Amino acid sequence: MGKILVRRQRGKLLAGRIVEVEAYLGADDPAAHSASGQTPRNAVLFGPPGHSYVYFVYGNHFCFNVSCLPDGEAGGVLFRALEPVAGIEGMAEARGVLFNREKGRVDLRQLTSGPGRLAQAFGITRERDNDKDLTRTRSDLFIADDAFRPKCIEVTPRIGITKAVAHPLRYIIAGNKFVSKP
DNA sequence: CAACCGATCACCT
DNA sequence: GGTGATCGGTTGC
Repeated sequence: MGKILVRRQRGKLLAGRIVEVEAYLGADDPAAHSASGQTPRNAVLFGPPGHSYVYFVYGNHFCFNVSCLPDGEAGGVLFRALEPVAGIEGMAEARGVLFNREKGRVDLRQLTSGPGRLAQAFGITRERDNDKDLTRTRSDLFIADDAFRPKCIEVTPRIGITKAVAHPLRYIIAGNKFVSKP
């Protein structure tokens, strides 16, 4: 939380601060993709930590996760919202330039607030980005640290799931405008 | 090989 | 605040 997701593409830089995530555990978490054992789809979750796990949902969207826990132990964190930091223009283009109707300019909240949105804004697909080492800062997709530290983190139940609904595993930077919902 | 079911979003009211 | 679009991965026959 508070670190920066960075994408390098076509000589440009996209960057967004991580302001909302959800934790997904291993075999004990029925809402996690790893719950029913390892498959080709979810294999990254069982591998070493710090690797990207990208999957396709609802026939429309990609979701972006980072594997956690030691090699052999399943676990991951879903990125649910970013605060745009750099490359706004590139994100808007990838998202189809979403204007705020009243103000007549790009609505920043429409760029990266929501897991499907942030994946689209950063051009993240499973084919291109699954299983990348996100600690490699020479990569075209990685996580950076600019020493920003959130003052207060709030915890809530996870969104959009039907199993293990009650677990408090969604984390948001308190008061941040770019979280998908309070 | 067919059926089922989403870790969602956009658009409408 | 409600709802339709849309399709890959998994499971079960």
